[in-house]
Amino acid sequence: MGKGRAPCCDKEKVKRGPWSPAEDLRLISFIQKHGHQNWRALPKQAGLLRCGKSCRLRWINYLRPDVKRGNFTKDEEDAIIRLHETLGNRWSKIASHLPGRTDNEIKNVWNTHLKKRSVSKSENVRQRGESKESSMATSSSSSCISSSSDKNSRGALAMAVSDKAQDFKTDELSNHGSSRASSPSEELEGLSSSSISSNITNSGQVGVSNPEDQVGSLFNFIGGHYDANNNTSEEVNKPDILDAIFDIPLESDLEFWNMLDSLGPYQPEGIQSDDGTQSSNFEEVENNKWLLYLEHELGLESKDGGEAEPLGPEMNDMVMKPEGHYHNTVQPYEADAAK
DNA sequence: AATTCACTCAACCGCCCAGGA
DNA sequence: GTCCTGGGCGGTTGAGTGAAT
Repeated sequence: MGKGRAPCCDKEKVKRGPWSPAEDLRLISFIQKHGHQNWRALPKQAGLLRCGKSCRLRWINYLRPDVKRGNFTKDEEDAIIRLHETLGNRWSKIASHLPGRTDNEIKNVWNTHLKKRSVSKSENVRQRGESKESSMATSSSSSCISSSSDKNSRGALAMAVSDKAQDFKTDELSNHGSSRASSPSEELEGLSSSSISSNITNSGQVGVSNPEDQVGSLFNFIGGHYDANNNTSEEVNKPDILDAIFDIPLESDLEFWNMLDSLGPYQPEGIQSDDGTQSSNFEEVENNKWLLYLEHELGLESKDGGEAEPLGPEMNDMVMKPEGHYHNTVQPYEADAAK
């Protein structure tokens, strides 16, 4: 027997790198149906050529229904800074205090923004200790600009722009209240989702009640017509397939996931309501049919035994083509908000 | 227009820990 | 008590992007 820890997966046989929409869909639909009792076995059962850890990470950091996307509010940032003072780099602990935020996201935000701000704040405090005269002049973020003396000019400028954007963002937030959906970036997203809105019923509900329409959207994408240009402010690696398919504004993500949840709370096979009775809800049935249809059309449907055919390379390739811009369409954290 | 550079963040890596056999 | 396995965590990497030159 080999000593030491067995590798979590055969790196030769697993796909790595960015997730394609088809993989996302496959993962989502599998977890919706079967849950995730065993991450290691999940990829095989779901027909994904991925390491179980990778699936877990993707689910937890991105696909999970309650993951909150978008820029951090000032309150959240302050909370992170405060918590970091007491907890240090224990990102999961910090994340547990911020509902909807993942440790990875918090870690990224800390490393890219808050660390600088935290440092500059402490520098400011120190400077104020030396000279108390400027106490009224600066907001928390303007302090960042003053701290940029140790950076090269371009970096300093970038910092300044970034922090100005932050000012704008937080000002706007305070004007609009702390509601996430009111942030400028989301207003932009809201604008950019005008096409999205067209697929939403007048009642504001996600138009899932007409599966054919959604599927039509999907196959526009699958057929290579997914037009990145029409998606001017995509969420970063947000499962664009979801946006493309469902045309859901970000604000409606929760509704969407609630809807998916209603398909059955991680019950293997069959749709049953919580009380154990067969659901008579027409919409649920339709939704389930629609999911099955999607899977069928994508070639994602699982066999009855629970294991699905692996995604063929053509499927991965198809959805990974750069024109789809599925991966890493980096949304500037703050700069966009200032535009 | 082309190139360089800094920034962002999803994803990966490797270690640690808990729980079960 | 020991070993094995799966899950979780924190650190790091690298590709994509936009701004500056």
